[in-house]
Amino acid sequence: MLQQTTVKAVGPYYHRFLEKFPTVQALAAAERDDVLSAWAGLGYYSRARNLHACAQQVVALGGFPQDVAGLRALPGVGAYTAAAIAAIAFGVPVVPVDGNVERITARLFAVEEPLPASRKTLARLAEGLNDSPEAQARPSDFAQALFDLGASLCSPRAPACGLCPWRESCAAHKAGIAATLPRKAPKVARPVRYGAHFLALDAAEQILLRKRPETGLLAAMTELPGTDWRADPWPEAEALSQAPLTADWQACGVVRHVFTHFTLEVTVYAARVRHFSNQAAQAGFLAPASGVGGLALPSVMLKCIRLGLKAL
DNA sequence: GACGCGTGGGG
DNA sequence: TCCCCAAGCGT
Repeated sequence: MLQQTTVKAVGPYYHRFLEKFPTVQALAAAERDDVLSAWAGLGYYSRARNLHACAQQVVALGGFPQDVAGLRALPGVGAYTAAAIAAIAFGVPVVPVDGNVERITARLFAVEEPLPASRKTLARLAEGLNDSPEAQARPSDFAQALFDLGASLCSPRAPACGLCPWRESCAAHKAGIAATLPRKAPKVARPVRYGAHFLALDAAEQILLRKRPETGLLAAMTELPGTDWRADPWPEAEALSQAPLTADWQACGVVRHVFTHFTLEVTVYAARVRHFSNQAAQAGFLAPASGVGGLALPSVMLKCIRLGLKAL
């Protein structure tokens, strides 16, 4: 959960998740849709699919691998996570290199080459950070101390070098460039894409939903029926031609949502219907408008549903 | 190595 | 409002 996600955002999800899936066996035995719904809102949903597959693999293996190579072979476990688990759970003296450790290392050694080109160099330099007997003796504490140093003192914008225990040996501090490291390659502009989604509410207060494809963006998550997300806006008539059913559609506003690599603007159309025809219902599935909480709805769709319901 | 993959908070 | 960033991974 903590991959690219803040501790604060993860907290409630983590506790709910462990309550629902208390053991690796319970997680392995769970339905994938239940895992996805427990993850809904947290983002990067491949993590949920990988974690589920990972649990099944661990159960099949009869337990957790306890070395870096074995952990690295599990779904969703890359170089960082393998090292973190090995150090924290199994006491293997390795240094997990996450964003914090990259930043600390770039400053300690004044690495001026920008990320991501410098990644290999930083990883190699970070390997030696635990050279001391004290660090070797306490791999878990050393890893977590590095994270905390990065999160508190050696922070991205305004590092508190005056309070840093490694101040004396920090090349970037000595050169007066700590706050400018690590350098990063320029970002590419984030394009805007446009879509339209449809919220239909029947007399029994049910809404029509459907499941997204198994691969790609928001894979296997739930959504309102709608158009593709494309570079050009959808004129109303063209959008309505793709509505899941004929109804008195009302445009009720635009949801703006930022993804990693594009911004999405969704025009939400809403309508009341007496009942869903079999044909309409066959295109997806029905769910009570009030009980949307247990579904695998990404945040962008939650926003669309709220906007649509407010207009009805 | 580059790109696809979410979301929310802070400055 | 906009940009940056967060205990990265898989293809």
